[in-house]
Amino acid sequence: MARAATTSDAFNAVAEPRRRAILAFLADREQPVTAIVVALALEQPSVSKHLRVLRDVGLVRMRRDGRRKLYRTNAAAIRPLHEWTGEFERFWQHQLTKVKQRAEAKMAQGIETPPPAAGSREGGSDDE
Amino acid sequence: MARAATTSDAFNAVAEPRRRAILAFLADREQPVTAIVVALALEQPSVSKHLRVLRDVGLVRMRRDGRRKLYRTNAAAIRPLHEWTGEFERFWQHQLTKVKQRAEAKMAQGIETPPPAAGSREGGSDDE
DNA sequence: TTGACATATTCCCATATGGGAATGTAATGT
DNA sequence: ACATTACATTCCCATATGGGAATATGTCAA
Repeated sequence: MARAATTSDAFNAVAEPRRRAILAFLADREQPVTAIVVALALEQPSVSKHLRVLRDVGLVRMRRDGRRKLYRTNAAAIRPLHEWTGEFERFWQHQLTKVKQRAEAKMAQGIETPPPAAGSREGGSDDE
Repeated sequence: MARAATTSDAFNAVAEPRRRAILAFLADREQPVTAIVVALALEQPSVSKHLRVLRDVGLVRMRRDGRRKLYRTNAAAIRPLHEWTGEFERFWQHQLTKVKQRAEAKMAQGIETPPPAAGSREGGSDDE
């Protein structure tokens, strides 16, 4: 198999940059498809397809208005994503304090010891 | 073309359920690959591949420990996602109040009018 | 009904994945 | 040096997309 279908959940749906742009565009006001096409400079079929995905996962709502269809972001459907990412908040706060502490320690150390040689490593995101 | 490469950004990386599971598992403690394999009941090569993707977008950090490699979630890299989703917070709050108001209005109305027939629609996530 | 709008779908195609199996590689023990 | 442990990569393959072009569908105006 390959990746789970895009239409299966909001995480997949927002993985697409254009879909995120559409969600942002429709966040505060209803807009017909054409407005999205113009505003984001995308092809109309492309927008329709993205809207289809977004609707399937409940990220946007639609209502007919004459010959047009007005779409609007259903912000509530984004909430679970916000909550999932929020689970990590305390960790990045920890990391920030640690970084700060390291910086301070280094600062203090730098007063006595000259800075290390150029090739010194730091972060750890290395290979092999 | 197809979708942008998974390795291009955190949004794509977290679109995978297993990768989210790995991030959660590595959030509070460093763990060797084998621990992930056991804990999440995945194939080792599969875990390595997911870790590769996560590392490429900076969502996890790695450090060698003898013959093992210890991975840990880099929570800071998740922060942008939290912030993006947070942009919609005020909107879903609006919606919640609206839903509440609708519910109350309906309640009040229900006192005078009997409930509608069984096939009645509500949300608006319809077709055509 | 015919024609113009506004959208949605379908076709075809190149590419991105992810899984499974097999294999490569680094580090440690003897 | 050799076997073992712990991971990473590569190959092959089925499937999921997304874009572009063409076409279908739905709605309103004459």
